[in-house]
Amino acid sequence: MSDLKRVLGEAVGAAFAAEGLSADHGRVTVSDRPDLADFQSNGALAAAKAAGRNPREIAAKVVEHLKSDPRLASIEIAGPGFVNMRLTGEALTERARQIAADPRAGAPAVEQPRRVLVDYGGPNVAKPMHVGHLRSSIIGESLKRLFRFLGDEVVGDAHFGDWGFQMGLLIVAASDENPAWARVAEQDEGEIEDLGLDVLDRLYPMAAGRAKEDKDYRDRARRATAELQSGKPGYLRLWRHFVEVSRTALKREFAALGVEFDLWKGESDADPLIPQMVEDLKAKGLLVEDQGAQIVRINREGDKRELPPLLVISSEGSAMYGTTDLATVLDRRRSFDPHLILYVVDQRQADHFEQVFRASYLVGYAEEGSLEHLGFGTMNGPDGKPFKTREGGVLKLHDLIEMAREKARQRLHEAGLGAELSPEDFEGTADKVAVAAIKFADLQNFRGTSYIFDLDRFTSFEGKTGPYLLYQSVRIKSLLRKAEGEGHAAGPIVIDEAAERELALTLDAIDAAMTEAYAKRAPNFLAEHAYRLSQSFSKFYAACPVLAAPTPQLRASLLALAQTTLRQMETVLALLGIATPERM
RNA sequence: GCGCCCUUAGCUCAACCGGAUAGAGCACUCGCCUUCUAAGCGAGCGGUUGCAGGUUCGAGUCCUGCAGGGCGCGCCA
Repeated sequence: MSDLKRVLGEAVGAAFAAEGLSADHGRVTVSDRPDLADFQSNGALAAAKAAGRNPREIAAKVVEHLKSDPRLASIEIAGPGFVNMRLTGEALTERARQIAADPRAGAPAVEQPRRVLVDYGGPNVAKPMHVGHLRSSIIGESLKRLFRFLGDEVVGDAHFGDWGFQMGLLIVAASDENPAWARVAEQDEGEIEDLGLDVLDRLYPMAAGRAKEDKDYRDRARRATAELQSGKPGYLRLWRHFVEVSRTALKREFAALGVEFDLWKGESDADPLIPQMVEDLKAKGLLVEDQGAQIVRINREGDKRELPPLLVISSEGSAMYGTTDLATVLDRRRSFDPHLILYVVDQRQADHFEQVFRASYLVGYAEEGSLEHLGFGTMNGPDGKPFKTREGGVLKLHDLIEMAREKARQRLHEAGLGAELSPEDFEGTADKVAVAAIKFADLQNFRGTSYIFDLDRFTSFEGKTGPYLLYQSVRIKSLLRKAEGEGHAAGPIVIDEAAERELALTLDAIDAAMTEAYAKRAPNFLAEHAYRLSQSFSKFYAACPVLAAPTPQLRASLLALAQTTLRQMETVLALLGIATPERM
């Protein structure tokens, strides 16, 4: 099943071909001028340029071929050679019925399903989730759901940051903090008690700060890192403890956001593969020694600048950021053999991924082009720098969600819905509203650009917001409940009124929205579609009273349209990671 | 210093291979609840797309230069 844009594109393409021109010129887009047309084709302009002919003349020939197309109510030439098309009510009716009958609500599917791995770019052990982690989680989650929905086999991996220098830092800091913990570390004796998240939370920033100033401290941590990685038993025990404590807390945080990983792998899981990887690099003559470290040079002909090499083994003998990432590519090739790996990580790490990708291609762990870094911008404060609270600290994700929840509770109370709902439903609704607000505020932006973190915006429930989308869905649910209570059922759709036409055209546009979101790996196109669908429905809702429809046939049609809208809306919202409540 | 990204309405952001009159939300002004949820709908206001050139029938989009901002650049991740 195809959307109207594609179907019309084929017809227009055939008309071009009949004139001896490339059918590629037949591309049809939604009209920029809804006052003039539903769809347009600009192909005559490009074709004229290529053939050295007059665009209006070509457009006229094309129109001649399409004039008798029964789907078109009108087709005419405008401006320098635009072809404007308006559809008949019958054509829209047919398309709307197709969507209504489609279990996928009009969504497309990929032709060649691939195995895709989504790497969420890892939250780190010992670092509590703050607003900076928001983007990778919700963008990654949305892409995972989108790819899966369109037919790819997708695995999401948290890629936990549980290896490397930060672990050495924590071991040193914990040893200094408490003699009992030091005993575990050095002698592998005794128990680890009272070492919870709060302690890690405090120790890590302290140790990281000190390592920057204090060279001896830094060297101790680097040695500890190397010893951990070479398997010192006490260090391993402490490390497992850190990981367990952090993972439990992170799972809770992610669950609150509706983010689920298929794999909770960490950087440490790639560690056993490092010897093999080093062998592979050596066998290909890629590994060279430089300044005491083992590196891979990854520069290419035509580079505009010299990229630093990938550091494989530090001069201390320990694995680095790039080491585990490269070994992880090998791990994934062996376990899942993905056609595509998407790294949803901060844009600032673009160079790092370029290094890892090039090294992966060189050593043969991945097919050229099969690794993609989907960088996203940072969330900045009003000063344009990464967001900090007024106290200068980071805002914890948990606190952000709670703030939004509190706002949602207030609004529910104001609307007098508190009494009607059970306490559980009330909290459930407040939670869904809060999560929708936060996710939509982020996902409506193109992922690549940085944006200003604005608490008011994140908790605003009016206008182009998540709660607006939920509100429209809930209105439909309420309408459908009422209709059912009165014994009215949905029936065949007939598109007639302007508001119905617009809604049908918007429903049809889901195909293009998903195709584009998929191609660009950019959920904002889904967010945009969800918003347009809400708007179209809201107009329809105001213009076409459903229950008070003059005839049973019309009421059945309107009900079917409402039902279909709800189904498509929930489909798209689900891909954004947003769930709809029954009432609000 | 080298490289990458960004600059669009007062604010926050869109804009489908280069196409018609650059779109939304917020804010502001006005109108609409005895009929399906007003977290809504309608109308208005708001633009030299940072600046200067170039390519093109046509540029927010492509090219060059400049200004301003962000980020990255070997043993952190």
